[in-house]
Amino acid sequence: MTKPRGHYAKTSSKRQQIIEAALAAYAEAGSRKVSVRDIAQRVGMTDAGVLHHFGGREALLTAVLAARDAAAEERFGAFEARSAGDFLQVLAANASTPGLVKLFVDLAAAAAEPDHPAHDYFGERYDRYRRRFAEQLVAQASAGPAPDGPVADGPVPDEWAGAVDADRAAEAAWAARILIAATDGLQLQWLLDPRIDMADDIRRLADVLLNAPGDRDRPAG
Amino acid sequence: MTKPRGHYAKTSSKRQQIIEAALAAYAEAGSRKVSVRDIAQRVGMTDAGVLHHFGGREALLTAVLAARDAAAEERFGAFEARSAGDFLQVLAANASTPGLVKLFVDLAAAAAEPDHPAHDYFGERYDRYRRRFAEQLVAQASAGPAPDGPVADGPVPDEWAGAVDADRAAEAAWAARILIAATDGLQLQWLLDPRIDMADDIRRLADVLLNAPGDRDRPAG
DNA sequence: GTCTATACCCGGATAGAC
DNA sequence: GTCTATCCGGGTATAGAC
Repeated sequence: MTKPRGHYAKTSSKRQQIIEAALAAYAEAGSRKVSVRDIAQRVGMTDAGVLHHFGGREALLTAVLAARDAAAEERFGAFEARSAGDFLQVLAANASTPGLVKLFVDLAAAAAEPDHPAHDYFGERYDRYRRRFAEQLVAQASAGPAPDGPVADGPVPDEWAGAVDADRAAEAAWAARILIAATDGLQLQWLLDPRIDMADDIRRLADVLLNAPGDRDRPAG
Repeated sequence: MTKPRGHYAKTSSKRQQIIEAALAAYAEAGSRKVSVRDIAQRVGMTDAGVLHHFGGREALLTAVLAARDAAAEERFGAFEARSAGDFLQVLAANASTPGLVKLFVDLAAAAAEPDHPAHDYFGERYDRYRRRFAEQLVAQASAGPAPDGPVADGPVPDEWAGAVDADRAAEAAWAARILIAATDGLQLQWLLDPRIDMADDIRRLADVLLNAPGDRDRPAG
């Protein structure tokens, strides 16, 4: 036990260093391929050395993404405390670096494999985001009643509350899925055509989702 | 000139054969990796032989995707003639084969590179889809006036028609981007959680987009 | 515990034989 | 037009130096 805590600190800092190098590499690469060797060079190591800290390429990239999420968490406070505006800011920040956007899309596609190292991480990430969005949407919907339509809203008799809440929860879950999906999907279009204003498009969508229930005049089928 | 037309026919049929093999490979692979060798084996060739017909792996995959689009075009008629229902059927069909969904997402991510062989193809594909969706949305919006809200709709004085049309066109363009984005993005979530009912989610979104203008109560900023 | 060196395998590309 | 052979680059596993 020469350095009971020191060794951990050093490992951690090295990991951090590598992650930052990877971020830089992706940012610079624009949209070209990034190999582990590239990242290793940036920190003056060999590829094997880098891999040693993460166990594999995919695990490294997963860590990069997690770091990105963590950074956003820190910059904008806990997710729960964030407003829609904060979310849009995060989106705008992400959108400013094509390389990182591509990293995300790439990883997400790869993570579809059940045994991919990032599979669980992505699954949880989506779960978390969906849940939090849904909560926020429910909260905002409660604050301002829906503008019109046959769906009951605002104060309701107590015996309805449960059903309405369940309805709203399902509604919010759907809206959360759509909002996240549109955000991810729009990145694809943006990568191919940077003239698209992602933040504005998503903001408009959020407006619509808050004000218009998706199944108010839904046919039976 | 021993066989002026024969050689082309044979090449073309070989290409078709390879494309079908690739589709089958991706369908079977579920979400595992598919190499050119895998595809080559299915048609009793070596990888070099296969590559010879397409010039590279990415070009081959692009051809596969194009074939998929062409098949949908044939099954459901020209895009212009399709109803929203047809579109949902295509979506449902796509969603039934994870491997092909993954192929699409993978390729789309890779095609972000400006010099990727599929870059132009994807750019045009999105352009085409956005334009056609927007046209359909405008047509449907004209058929049934929007339910409410300060935005003018239905018959308008002639001198307004141009502005309203332009407004509607921009609106439709936005809706088209969103609809396509949500469809693409939802695939990512579906790959990680197949319980998601993509067709239903998108149908609901289409309902909302048709009925609710995105900027009816839009703040100035 | 951290990193280098090395060797291995796989996948894609390319050249040249048939 | 297709195959064989070969090359190269990238990711991974292992051994051992520090």
